[in-house]
Amino acid sequence: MILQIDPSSGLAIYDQIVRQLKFAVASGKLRPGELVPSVRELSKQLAINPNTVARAYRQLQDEEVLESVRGLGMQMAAGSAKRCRADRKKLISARLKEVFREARQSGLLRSDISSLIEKELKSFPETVEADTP
Amino acid sequence: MILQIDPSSGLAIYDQIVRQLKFAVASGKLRPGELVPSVRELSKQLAINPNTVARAYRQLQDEEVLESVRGLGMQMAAGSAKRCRADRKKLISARLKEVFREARQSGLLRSDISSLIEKELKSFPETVEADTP
Amino acid sequence: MILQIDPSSGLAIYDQIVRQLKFAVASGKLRPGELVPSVRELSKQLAINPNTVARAYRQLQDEEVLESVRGLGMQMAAGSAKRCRADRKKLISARLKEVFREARQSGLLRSDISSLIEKELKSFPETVEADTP
Amino acid sequence: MILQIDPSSGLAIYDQIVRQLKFAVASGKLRPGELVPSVRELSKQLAINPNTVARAYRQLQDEEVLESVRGLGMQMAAGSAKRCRADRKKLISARLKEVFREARQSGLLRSDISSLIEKELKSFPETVEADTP
DNA sequence: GTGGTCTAGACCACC
DNA sequence: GTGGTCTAGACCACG
Repeated sequence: MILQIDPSSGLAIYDQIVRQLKFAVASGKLRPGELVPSVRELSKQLAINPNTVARAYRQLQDEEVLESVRGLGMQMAAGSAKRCRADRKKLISARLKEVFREARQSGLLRSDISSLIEKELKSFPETVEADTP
Repeated sequence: MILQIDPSSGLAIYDQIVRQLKFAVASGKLRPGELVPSVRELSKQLAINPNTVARAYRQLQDEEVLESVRGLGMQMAAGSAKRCRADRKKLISARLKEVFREARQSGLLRSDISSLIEKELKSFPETVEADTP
Repeated sequence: MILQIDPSSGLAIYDQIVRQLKFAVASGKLRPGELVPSVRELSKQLAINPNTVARAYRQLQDEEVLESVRGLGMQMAAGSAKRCRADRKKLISARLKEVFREARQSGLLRSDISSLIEKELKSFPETVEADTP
Repeated sequence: MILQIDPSSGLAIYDQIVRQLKFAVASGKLRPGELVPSVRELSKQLAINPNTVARAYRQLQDEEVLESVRGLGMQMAAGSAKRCRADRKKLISARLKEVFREARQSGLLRSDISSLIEKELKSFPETVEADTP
């Protein structure tokens, strides 16, 4: 359970935590029922303020991805994997749509965008190499 | 010189002005040496705060797309067209890279990403038709 | 726009703000499109921390009751009145259900509860006397 | 002496123990002078933390519902039955008052409240049947 | 130990 | 001026 936080990525830190936890459960790295690191623990790991972690956890709770167990901690909710698997495509689609809107607004043609995509896509590995050793 | 501002688009208003002016010069609608409306004039046209226009102009000045001409106003800088054309591809490439990184991080396969791209790309017009009313 | 906060009511302060704003728009005291007091302003009025107000506003935004207007403030969202009118009965129903569950768990008969209700209900005015002078 | 604990009911576990013991003595299932299970014993039965049981017992001791008997354990205090019977109505009354206050504050008419009450009240059994398995 | 709430004060982008 | 984010540290209830 190691999260990668990039404070200069433009995305809020709490949002990066939210996304990565959703992705983790969507891809099976985290299983429903599994406890996530405590607020204090994770904040120490990431060297950020506990409030920031708490905010991310609260949002995940609102979205029924996490549920708190009194005195124990927070665990992945029952149906969270399925829900997050559906979500992640939506999240990525939304980001793509933004980029395309931006591209169009700046006057690029569809052929320009396509060639940019092709170039960027090549530099990525074919398959995902998760933490499944 | 009519700009389309959408205050509820999520993008900052000043940023929309910046983009559209850059696009205009990149695509030849505005030519180097041509005067842009005054801050006061444009803010009245768009019904927005003059500070917002001023900020957009200031940023364009910093990027040497606009230059002020004493007593006259602001005009598109020489060479701005070429520079803007180069810039926009760099910007979009960077954005794409971010999205792909996130997609991969979320456990999507390259084939998943490709199909998302295809879907989103379809919903965009083949050519750019900026301000068709 | 005066809210009544009771720090010793058991309910979190941010939650009291959320409820009262929902109720205000539901009962017509606050109209869609109307600006609510700024975070700083309200926090000063209520003598509480701005973060606490911000948290309430953020939750209302998540529930699409409030929407933020860049640089201006927060305003009641378009359909908020209708949505909140539906909500308030749900909120009260939920509270009633809790009380009844508690009553039953402590061994009261339905007749006991009914007589308690009758007693409490009597001490309340027949109609609501809002701020419509 | 079997208590029903629901850890996901929102109510604190220690509070559920307190309520159910009070109810038991109020309704005559437990008699003054009768011994309750030891902390260790009950915590094992309910598969919960001994601290939680201890806390419940401590609170009941503070309210003079339980009393410790040196070398024997804890027993229901003399007079506890009468006191608990009186208490529970007071508690429920106070809760009702809160809910009514909030309902009125939300702009509901007395008739609205009455109909909500009627609806919720119907879904409750006529008599109390605590532990029907 | 856990999460939940609140306070205090900082910095940022935007209008 | 506005909201948004983050940090720091406090107190509480619960297990």
